[in-house]
Amino acid sequence: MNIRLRHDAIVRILRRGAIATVSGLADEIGASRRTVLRDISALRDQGFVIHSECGRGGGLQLDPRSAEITARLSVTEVFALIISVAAMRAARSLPFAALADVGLAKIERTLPPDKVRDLRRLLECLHVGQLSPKQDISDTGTIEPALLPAFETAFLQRLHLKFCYRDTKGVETHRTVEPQAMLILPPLWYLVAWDPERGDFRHFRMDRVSLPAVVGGPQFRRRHVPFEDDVCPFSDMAR
Amino acid sequence: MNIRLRHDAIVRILRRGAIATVSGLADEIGASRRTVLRDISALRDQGFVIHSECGRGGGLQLDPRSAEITARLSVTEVFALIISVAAMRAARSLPFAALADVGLAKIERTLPPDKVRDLRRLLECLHVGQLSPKQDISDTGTIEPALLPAFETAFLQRLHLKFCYRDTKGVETHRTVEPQAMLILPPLWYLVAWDPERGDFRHFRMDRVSLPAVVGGPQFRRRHVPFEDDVCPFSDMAR
DNA sequence: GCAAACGGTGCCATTTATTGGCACCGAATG
DNA sequence: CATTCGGTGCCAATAAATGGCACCGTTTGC
Repeated sequence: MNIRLRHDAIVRILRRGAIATVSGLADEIGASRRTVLRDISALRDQGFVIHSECGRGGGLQLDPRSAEITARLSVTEVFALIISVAAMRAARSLPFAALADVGLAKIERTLPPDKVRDLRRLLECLHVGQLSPKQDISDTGTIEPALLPAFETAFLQRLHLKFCYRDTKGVETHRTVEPQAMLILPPLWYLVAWDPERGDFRHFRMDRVSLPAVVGGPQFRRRHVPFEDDVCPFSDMAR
Repeated sequence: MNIRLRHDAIVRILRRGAIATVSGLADEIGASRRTVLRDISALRDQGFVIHSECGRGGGLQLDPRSAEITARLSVTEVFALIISVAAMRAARSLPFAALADVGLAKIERTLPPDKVRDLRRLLECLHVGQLSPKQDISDTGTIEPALLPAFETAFLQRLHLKFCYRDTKGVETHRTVEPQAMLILPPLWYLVAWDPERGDFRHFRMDRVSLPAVVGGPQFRRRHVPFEDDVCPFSDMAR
């Protein structure tokens, strides 16, 4: 078995969350204990946080944070990469925007073709700008990582997205919308969506979104989102 | 020489656009003719379109389109990737900072080990924050891409860096400093360096730096840069 | 026609990297 | 104290990469 495939296999097993012993991994993968230990060492070098416990009942365990992230890696890794490239573009201090595209090209080469398609599609939906300095961003919450998979699915398959939104006054409402774009004005993130009930575009701050769920049924159609690429006319949007 | 490094080297040479002979490549790279031929075959498998001509005056040539698309990582491009990850971290809206690390791990997997080391080392020097809204950034210039290679070398090899700096009043001075860190407060970039002449830290706006050159000689030592990770006390630094 | 300069392939000995087995250390557990 | 873990150092076995060689087909220029 190829070294790279083996590493992937180990990560996949560790992702299950249970404590795994080196010998167990070795058996399951079909390699020796020694090799697995070398692999673990290599994975740690690569940035995987793998905890280990000695003694009876001990073993290896992927750090929950690392596990959480890598669990979604297959689905969300594309998103993560997009975001880093997009953030890069957002830096705006040319010529670095151009370098971001180089980064993207490099990334694309490492992904299977179908993911490249996904990546490009998501990139189309992503708009990055800068918040005007006068914006008040003191009440920024955190964005739950758990939101992403649902959003990604909704964007890629053009399915309606249902979620709970807490507005400025703290009032919670349930929405079902057609996700059209993602607007990043660091440190704030917005979902720009078409609200069929109200027949208009609405923007939602991601840190106020919770419990997202993809709604099955017919795909919605892409609409012309009322802003162009870099320029964002939503200067009053933070409210 | 590592197989991956060799492939990169071959692509780099071919990207120059000229016709290259197998023997010429072999000499330049320091491998045998046979090995280069195997590499070419492997690169073709990887999707590189490499034309070949037999006979006198013949040789290998990278398809122009392929050359454009397959921009491989050069030194500066590593920097580009770092920046994208750092910019990502700068977004600060967790959990995306964590996702950036995933992106980084993904990128690292595709890089040869020595570049991973470089990448990490550079990442250590990179601090990203946000400019306080009250800063005046109206006079932002552009940062020349040509600056990067010199900076990268200086950072990696801990060599002194000489450059020309234009201060607020437009007065140009020549400096020779020990680069300690890179501070990014979008859209501004600063070099934080130890100035041996003045015996103190100085910060330089990258858009006011020109004609950088690495100075040979003994390596300088890393100093404790007076700011920690995310928090940047240089609130008055834009001046 | 012929020699030389090219790319390209098959083969095999040599060199280098990966792997597995082993002994052994230290920590935790009962 | 024995057992069960992770972890390291070492070395021989094994697998992969490499280089050298002979050789083929094509093109070019004499």
